[in-house]
Amino acid sequence: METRELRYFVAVAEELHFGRAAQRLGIAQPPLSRAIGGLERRLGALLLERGSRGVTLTAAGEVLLREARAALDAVEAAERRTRRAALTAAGHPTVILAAKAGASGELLAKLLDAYAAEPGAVAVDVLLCGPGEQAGVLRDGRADVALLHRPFDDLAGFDTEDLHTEGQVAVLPAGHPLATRPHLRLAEVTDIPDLPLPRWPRPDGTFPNGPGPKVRDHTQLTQLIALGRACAIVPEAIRTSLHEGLTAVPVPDSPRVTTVIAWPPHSRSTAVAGLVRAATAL
Amino acid sequence: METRELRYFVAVAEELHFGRAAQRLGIAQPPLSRAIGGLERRLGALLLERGSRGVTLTAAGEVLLREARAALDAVEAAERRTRRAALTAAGHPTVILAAKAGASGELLAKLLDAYAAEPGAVAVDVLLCGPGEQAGVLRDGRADVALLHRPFDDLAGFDTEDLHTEGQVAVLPAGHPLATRPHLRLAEVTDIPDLPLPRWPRPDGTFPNGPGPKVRDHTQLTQLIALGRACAIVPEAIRTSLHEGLTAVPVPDSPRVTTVIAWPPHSRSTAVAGLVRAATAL
DNA sequence: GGGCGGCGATACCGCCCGGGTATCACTCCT
DNA sequence: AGGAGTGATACCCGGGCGGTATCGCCGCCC
Repeated sequence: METRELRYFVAVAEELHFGRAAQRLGIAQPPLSRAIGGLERRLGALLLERGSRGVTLTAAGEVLLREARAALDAVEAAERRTRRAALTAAGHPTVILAAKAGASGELLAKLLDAYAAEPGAVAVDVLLCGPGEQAGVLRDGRADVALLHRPFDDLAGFDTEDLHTEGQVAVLPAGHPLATRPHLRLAEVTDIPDLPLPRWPRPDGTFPNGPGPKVRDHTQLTQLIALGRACAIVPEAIRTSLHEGLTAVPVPDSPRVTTVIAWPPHSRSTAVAGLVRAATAL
Repeated sequence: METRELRYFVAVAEELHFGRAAQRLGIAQPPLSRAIGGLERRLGALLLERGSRGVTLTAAGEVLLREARAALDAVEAAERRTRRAALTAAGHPTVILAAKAGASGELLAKLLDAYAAEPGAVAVDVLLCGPGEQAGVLRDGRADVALLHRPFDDLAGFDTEDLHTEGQVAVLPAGHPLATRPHLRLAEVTDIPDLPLPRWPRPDGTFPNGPGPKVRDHTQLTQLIALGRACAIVPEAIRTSLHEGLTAVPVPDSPRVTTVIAWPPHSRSTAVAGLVRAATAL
């Protein structure tokens, strides 16, 4: 199988429409139909169910979509990492660290300081991501190492080291009746009728159904909370960067959050190793 | 990057010789040279150092070799798993379990029994591998789930559950002076001058340098020990299948071995989930 | 119910690119 | 100096990929 075929299939599987997929790929529809047809013939499997109203995925198609995404990420990672290795060899060593925007700010600063103090430390580019983007960024080679948060982020397929575990707090508008309580139970927070929990995007960019407002980053979130339109449960490290007008109340029975440092399992980079060493020694 | 290019590069990187690589790929040498040249041009990186006596890998080439192997495994896995998903949908559900030939025999039997007793259990094909082959078999989709042994096997990139931990024993010819000892220290076993430890193949099929005989599986190993040409340190579970003429002596200070069940991180197969459940419940 | 619009498949064509053969350029080694 | 070995280059050919035109099929709707 060629990556071209995989890219074509992923496009069709995501659009569920040959015409739109062809447009997205920048080719005409007929060669796309033929490519998918050939793929199905060689695999001996029907991947798409053609109805008169667009197409749907078969079970085999679902499997191929998942696997093809992983394979294409691996191919892209190969390309990116090779390019970066060439730059490193040419005397511009750099390591790209992915971190969630608005989270672990203090830990991140300490880590960068600690690593910079090591002998042989190289320049660290920090790549700030929206929630949930980091695993993908690490998988497809845009980053070399990442700070992730269990149990929120998907750690599957990475090597990791735990760095820090903390409880979570509810963030409420300062004037809210519950804001003066010394602590809250999880069920109390999820049930506030006028302050729904926000909805975060899934990895594919769509949002789950529900009452809460859609948010993509912590800025939107804090703004919505300050406006009295939502509340949220976040790791307590957020407290150090809490705006005015917001109050954090501990939620002892919420799941504890662990910050981990993660890297692709076959990384041989000394810079990544150095960052991991610095992180675990914090 | 197309998989064709990756396959070409891996062939050259492994053979370190354009002519032989071309032969292995079933093409002529000139198109191979051109393909690699084009790859280097597009990546903007020199991958191979051309000397008059064959070629050597640059640092970027080393990176691409590692990444390309991973990417090609992912592509192959996509192909295999899709084929198997189509068969499953067509009413032939099967799950392929990889196990090291000659190890964990008893555990494997118990696992198969326990899983078969579950409601909805499907047929399990057992794929017996040589030592070190299993991770690759799982990575490229030839197997769905595997029994591996920490710290021997490379668990990087898989989800795992620990099943069982055991000590190791030294296997000696029955008549050997040390065979009557109640236990041995690790240093004593590695230093027996007339019974060297054997050499196992690396993942790429080559052997490390050293005095011991080359072995590829446990049959060869037991035979060599029975002939008085080697000794070995193996998990104590081997005792249940020890031939006559061989003696096992505990080595308390050798590293303990954990049998784990491993599966690709994004597996959605209910059969794999069932096997893992049965295994952890043992 | 027949025309129409939307969608995917098919037919056919042209061109680029991947592969083949022949040959060159360079470097060791004798 | 000559020859063997190795990778690069020159040149040609054919298959495959992509393009346009069109068909077949199914809903829909006036």
